[in-house]
Order: sequence, then structure tokens, then C-alpha cells
Amino acid sequence: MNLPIIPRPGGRSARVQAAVHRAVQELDAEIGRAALTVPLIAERAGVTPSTIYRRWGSLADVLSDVALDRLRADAAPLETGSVRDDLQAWAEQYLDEMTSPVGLAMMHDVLASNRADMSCQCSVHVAAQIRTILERGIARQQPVPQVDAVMDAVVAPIIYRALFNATPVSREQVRAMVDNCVAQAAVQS
Amino acid sequence: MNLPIIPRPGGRSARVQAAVHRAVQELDAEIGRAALTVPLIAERAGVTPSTIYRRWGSLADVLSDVALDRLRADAAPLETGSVRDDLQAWAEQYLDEMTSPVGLAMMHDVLASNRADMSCQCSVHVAAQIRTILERGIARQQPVPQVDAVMDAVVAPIIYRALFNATPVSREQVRAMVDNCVAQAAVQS
DNA sequence: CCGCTAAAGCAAATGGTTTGCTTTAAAATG
DNA sequence: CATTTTAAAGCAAACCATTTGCTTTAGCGG
Repeated sequence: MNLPIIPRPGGRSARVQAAVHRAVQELDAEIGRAALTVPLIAERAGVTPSTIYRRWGSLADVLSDVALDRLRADAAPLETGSVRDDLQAWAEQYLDEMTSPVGLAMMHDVLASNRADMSCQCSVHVAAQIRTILERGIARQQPVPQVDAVMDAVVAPIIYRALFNATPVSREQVRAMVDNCVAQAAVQS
Repeated sequence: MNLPIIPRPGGRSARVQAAVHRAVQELDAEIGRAALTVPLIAERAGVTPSTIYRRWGSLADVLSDVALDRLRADAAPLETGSVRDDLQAWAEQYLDEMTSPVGLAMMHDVLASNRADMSCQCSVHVAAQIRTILERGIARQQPVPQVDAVMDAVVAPIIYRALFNATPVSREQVRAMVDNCVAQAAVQS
């Protein structure tokens, strides 16, 4: 419904936003995501439920907003000196995050909000991480794959299988996927 | 909550199940998925809301159940004589289905139920379709890729980008993905 | 400092969800 | 075939999340 853009960034709006985000994370840790309700969050945050409904629209939107916030908090990928190693390290960490209960819940939350703009943020964020790695490689004059190629060959299988398969991608498979992707880029250049 | 297994397949349970499924599809067509509620569905199906809540657990579970039913209704893939062509034809149709509003809604419904068993059914079903195509190729003594390879290289990008990207995979890209995948299988054998 | 306005508070009404109990009908048993 | 058993459906009351109209607050511009 309403965007999580803060119209009056200096004041009460910002405080409410922060309080609600904190309340969600606290309650999530204490009682679990399944037990979260808007009235509960509102009470913990010290606001009224209608405030949350008016600003976010629904519980799903609040959770999605918080989940995206956590995604953005991810650190920049490490730098080892080779695109292949950087990608492998990053991809393994990404796999761990996204197959963890927290990561899975985040994805479900974002998708459950049914807002294309929010869902897209996920891939925008991931693409930015990958771009960071690839640009280091370009700066070193190494051959690098396209961002989209990495998304299709590495990210997509990780996420698809995390969401729809009983068995997630293994670390070996991730490494093989990255290898493949980087090797193809080397051939094509 | 409760499984969609029918404990007394011969009688009232089966009738209720069918009536609810039909009610969901009718109402979905008439008023749209966003307006669906359990009481509405119950009324149309001629049952009481508590019946639905007791059997399915929540609206999300009902919608997920119906969505999986529709998936299962998919026809068997066509046969052209070549694995590559069969896969391409099937993949393009799959792309169309999954990027359509109906297909997207189905995936969201299944994921929103937050039930791993239901989500897995999606990939199980898709894998079965792919296996059908590949086994024809094996029968013809052609080299074929692994089912999982097709899932990772073709299905995963289609779904990932349908769910998380503003721009879905294009038909050309699908064809390229299938080509790649089949070519790799030919090399490896 | 004063007025304007967006957002928060409040409270009542709405309606989806849960739950205990009763009734029905399908299956099992003799 | 009649009888017993039991899972599931019906019913209705209670509960609680959500919506909504109105009032109040507080940030911002003049």
C-alpha cells in the first residue's frame, strides 16, 4: 500500500518506522514469525495498530519491508584477487544465507507481500553484489561473465531449489556452477 | 494444517473437496483472487466456513491446493522427434504459463502456504515433464542431459526472474538455455 | 511564532477466524 | 442387512484482526 519512503524524515515518522522494525525483529526472535500479528507489533513498538495498517497496509508488507532492510545490511563481498574465488566465496555464503530458516523466511515474506517492486529489490541487491565482484575483475583486466549470466547460472538455481526443492544446492554444485560460468566467460573473450 | 488427502474418498468429503475447488476457480474468475475470502468460498461451495478452516487450515492452504491441482492438469509435452526441439517447445510454453498472471498467482499461492511439501510438488511435477521428454530421447538413443541439469539451466532462471525480476526471460534466451544444456550433454557423452 | 498539513491516536464497527458442541453420514462390524 | 463406530460437517458464540471516521499531535513552511 504505502511506500516505506519516509515523508518527514526528521521526526515522528522516522521514529515510528524504526520502532516498528525493531519490534518485528525482537518479536520474531522471541515468539517466532508465525505468531506475529499487527496488534502485537504495534504494542511492542508503542504505536496503535491503525498506524501500521495505514503506513504499511498489512502484516505481509511490514514483514517484507523488514526483510528487505536486512538484505540491504549485507556486507560487501570479500576480495581475494580472483573473480572466480570471489564469486565462489560469495556464492557459498549466499547459499548458506538463503537456505537458512531466516533467509527462507525473508524470501517468503517478500513474495507474500505480492509487490513486484519489493520482490525486484531482492535481485537488484544481489546483482549489485555480483557487479562489485565483477568490476574488480575488470579493473584487473581479467575476463569476467555478465552479471545476468551469473544470476541465471548461479543465483537462480540456488533460489529455485531453496524455494521449491527438498534438497538445496550443495556447496560443490555451487562451486561447479561458478566455475562453469567463469570458464565460459574466459572462452568467449 | 490438514492434508488434502481424502479420508473417506467415496462420500461427503470428496464432494466438499470438489465443491470448494470449483468455488475457488469460479470466484477467482468472477471477482479476482484478491477478493477471495474463506466465507465467500464456503457460501459458494455450500459449506460452512469452519469446514474449510478445519480441513485446509487457512485461505492460503486452500489456494495452494487448488493451484497444485491446476498444475497437475497440464498436458504431457508434445513429441517432435528431437530432444532439443521437444525441450524448446516445452520450455517456451512453460515460460508463457509461469509469467502469465495466472501462473504467477499460482506460484505465489503455493509459496504463501509456507508448506515445503506443497512447494516441492511444483518441482516434482516439472521434473516429471522434463523426464518424459528426456526418456523419449533415451529411447531414440540420443544423448540427453540430466533432469537436474535442465532444472538448473532452464527452469530455475525462468522462475527466478518471473518471481524476482521486472523483466522475465525472453523466448530467445530460453532457446539459448535449452541449446546450451543439450549441447553440453552431447559433449559429455 | 503561527498556521498548515501529514501522520498518529482513538474508538467503534466490520468481518474473518477459532472453538466447543451437536448432527450427519460413511465405514466397520456382527 | 441392521447396528455401532467415528470422522467430518453444521451450527453458533466468542475472539480478534482489520477497517474507518474523526480528533489530536507534531513536523514543516511562512
